[in-house]
Amino acid sequence: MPELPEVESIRKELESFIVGHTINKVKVNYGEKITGDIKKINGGKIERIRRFGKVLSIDLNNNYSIVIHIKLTGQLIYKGPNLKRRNNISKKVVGGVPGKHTHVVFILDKDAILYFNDYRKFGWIKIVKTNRVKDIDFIKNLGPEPLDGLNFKKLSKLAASYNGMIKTLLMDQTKVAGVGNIYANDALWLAGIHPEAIASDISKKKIKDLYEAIENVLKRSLKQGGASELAYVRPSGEEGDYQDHTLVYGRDGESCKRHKNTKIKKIKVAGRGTYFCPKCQKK
DNA sequence: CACTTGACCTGTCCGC
DNA sequence: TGCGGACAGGTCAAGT
Repeated sequence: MPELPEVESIRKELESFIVGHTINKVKVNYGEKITGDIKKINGGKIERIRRFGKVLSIDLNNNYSIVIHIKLTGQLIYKGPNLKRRNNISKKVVGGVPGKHTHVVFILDKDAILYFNDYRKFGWIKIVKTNRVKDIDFIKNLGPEPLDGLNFKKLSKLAASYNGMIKTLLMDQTKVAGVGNIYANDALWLAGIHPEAIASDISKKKIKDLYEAIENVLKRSLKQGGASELAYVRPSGEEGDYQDHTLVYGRDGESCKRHKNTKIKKIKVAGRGTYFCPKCQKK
């Protein structure tokens, strides 16, 4: 769920909230998914927030970085100055802030606090030297980023050399960075490609449509602040809106937006809920 | 090597 | 109302 638009939305808010703050103290309630020496970040001043695919790197001025993958249910929630919330804090903040799923509390200067919640404990945090962030296996192995590096030619090459299903390719972070289940579903519908189509069999024309569809759905979601499907909220505690504007994701039983008389079908592809229109997405 | 499947977790929702 | 079970989806290790 937290895919490129969600993580990018978090990155942007974090940038406005915590850059310039110094980390005074770190409290760890659950540290099994933390690697590296968390003490190294004490006293560090936050200089910038970067994103690599679905991973964030909070870079400090003491040459250390806090690299975070929130996976499915991780939440980074801010409390402190500059926080202007248009809506109430989301009910998706399970257990409260802080609460029973708060694994780490970053206590910053100027009365600011950043909480890391993760009720399913899938997320991880790595403390590494800033110049080694790109050496983290997950980041090192990422494929090109849509909206920044990926283009039709590269996608075409990837597809031609992959004999599995196109949806699996899209969700493989080593092939394309940042796309997950929601946007893979929506992009394939927009391009009119069956999720189980074999990637190497798809025509160039269709791959071009797909490339454009990926950009389209990601950009639309970025404008909406991401999709709050499972546990995603922004550091302000607010939800995104894309979940109300998905093209097919989560819409099984509803009419296809292109074919009023055809209903969106739900199947499983690579163990994930997969939604498509049987009429405009043929194998 | 290339690709697929199931495990990791826990809250939520559905049906009986 | 209560309860068991299916389900949610991002990786990653294990399996084919």
